[in-house]
Amino acid sequence: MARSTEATPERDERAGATRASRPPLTRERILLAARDLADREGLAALTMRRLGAELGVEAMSLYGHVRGKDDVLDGLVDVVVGDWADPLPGSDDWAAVVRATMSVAHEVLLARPWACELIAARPAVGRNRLRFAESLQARMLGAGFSPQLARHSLHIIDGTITGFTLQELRRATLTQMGEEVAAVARGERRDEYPAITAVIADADHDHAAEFALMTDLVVDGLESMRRREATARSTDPRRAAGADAPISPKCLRSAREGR
Amino acid sequence: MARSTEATPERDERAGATRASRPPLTRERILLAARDLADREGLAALTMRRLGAELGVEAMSLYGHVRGKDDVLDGLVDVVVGDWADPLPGSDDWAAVVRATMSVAHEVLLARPWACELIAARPAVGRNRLRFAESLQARMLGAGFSPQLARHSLHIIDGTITGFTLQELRRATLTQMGEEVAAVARGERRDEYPAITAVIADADHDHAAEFALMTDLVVDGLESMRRREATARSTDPRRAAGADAPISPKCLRSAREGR
DNA sequence: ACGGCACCCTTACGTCGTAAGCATACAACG
DNA sequence: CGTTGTATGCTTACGACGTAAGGGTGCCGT
Repeated sequence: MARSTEATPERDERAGATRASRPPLTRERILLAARDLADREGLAALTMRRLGAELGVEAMSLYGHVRGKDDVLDGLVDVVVGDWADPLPGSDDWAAVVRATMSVAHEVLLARPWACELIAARPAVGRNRLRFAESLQARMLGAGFSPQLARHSLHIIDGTITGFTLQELRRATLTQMGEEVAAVARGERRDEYPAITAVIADADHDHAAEFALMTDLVVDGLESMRRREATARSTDPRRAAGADAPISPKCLRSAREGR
Repeated sequence: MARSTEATPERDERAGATRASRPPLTRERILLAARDLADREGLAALTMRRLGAELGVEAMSLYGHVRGKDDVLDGLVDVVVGDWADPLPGSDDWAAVVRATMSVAHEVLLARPWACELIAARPAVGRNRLRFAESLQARMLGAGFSPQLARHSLHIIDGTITGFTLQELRRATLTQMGEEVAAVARGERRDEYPAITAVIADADHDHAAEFALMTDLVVDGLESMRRREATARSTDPRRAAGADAPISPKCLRSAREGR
């Protein structure tokens, strides 16, 4: 083929100019491009080919720096988690740290609706997630939480952040709903769904207040658990050292209360 | 073509025997088959072709009863939600209903890991979800919750169920983790992640107790909000009729406390 | 007996993730 | 300066996906 001569200008705009002008492909550059692409066009548009195009590169070229699409997605999760790892780096007030973390994470996830879905779908744990967990656990242990309660708390906080935001986003994205649901939302089904209709009646639903309520619920609840633990330790010195039953007895009777 | 004569035996094993022996295709039959397929082989295996094969039918035959794959997925969400709509149908004890709902939903979602992911990805609201909301809201209004607080509570309960379960499942599916994360889990990084290492140390993590703790946290928190609302109404009769500020003032100051 | 009509099937298109192999440009060395 | 090794990115190709368009077959009311 006469490619080697004829291809010279083509090379200039691809490999040649590329090699010279374009920064080399990197895992990090790929992940950031993926994040921007998802921001702009949603998770569905995040395709290996599309992602390559975004970087001025063919799809298969990505595979030198990334194990596959799953790897990109996992990396993306950790990039997002990095946005709320360790806020208030100086403080050792665990409650303030929890409030700040929940608030920041909530905002980050609202700003990137695709991230919630991604976190739900991929169980990835990256370095930023470790940082996040370590930061929170350190404050809680320092504040006198038992290791068990600290662990429970982390899981509760984690689940609360993604779960609540997810549910909020789900309601926001609910533009294309069935006719029946739309009718209920318009309040035309008072006979069939009286409670929902009554609750929906007042138009101005305050999202921020709702999230604040959830935050209070979590922080206050954890604080009361921590106090209960502390008093139990001081009144029953046998348990002060051991770690056998640090959870309030109330928790043991609640689940499966009826069905 | 000689197909019309040669196809007769083929017809017997397909359309013929089919038409006679097989119940006709239905939206509901499709959704149940989809649920079973997802149960058996996961969400990734849920393909229109595969789903058709499961019903002894070609992929395109499904499109007469279902708008497309999205429609199947949305329907699937509502099928799952139907499994926890309105437990304790007789009771009017809102707290018991909330506890039962959370418990049942938690079990249902743990049994169908794909459902969590699906609910996270699709904002569908079907009839079963309406039933679920109506049932909960009715009890709460009956118990004296203001419409606003009832609404907030529903969202909190909803987010808690999926969020907590999601997070629990995520940890369970974390078999394929990076080498660094595995090392941390084995406790070989005490210097870098001391708090995590300390917290992970005791091996028997009680999932049931943790969920019970979360349930208590939600129910007790909502109960205290309800009480605060009630006393506020009785001490300040101007607000007894109106519904302007039914939320505890505490919620208004909490969010964005630090960053 | 027959016409209409639900059903369901066949074929086809564009897109996806990615395996395998090739071409090119740069770096180190004689 | 010429040679060669190596890393990097490109080309081609395959199978699977969702689904649009159109064709055939059996059942039911008349």
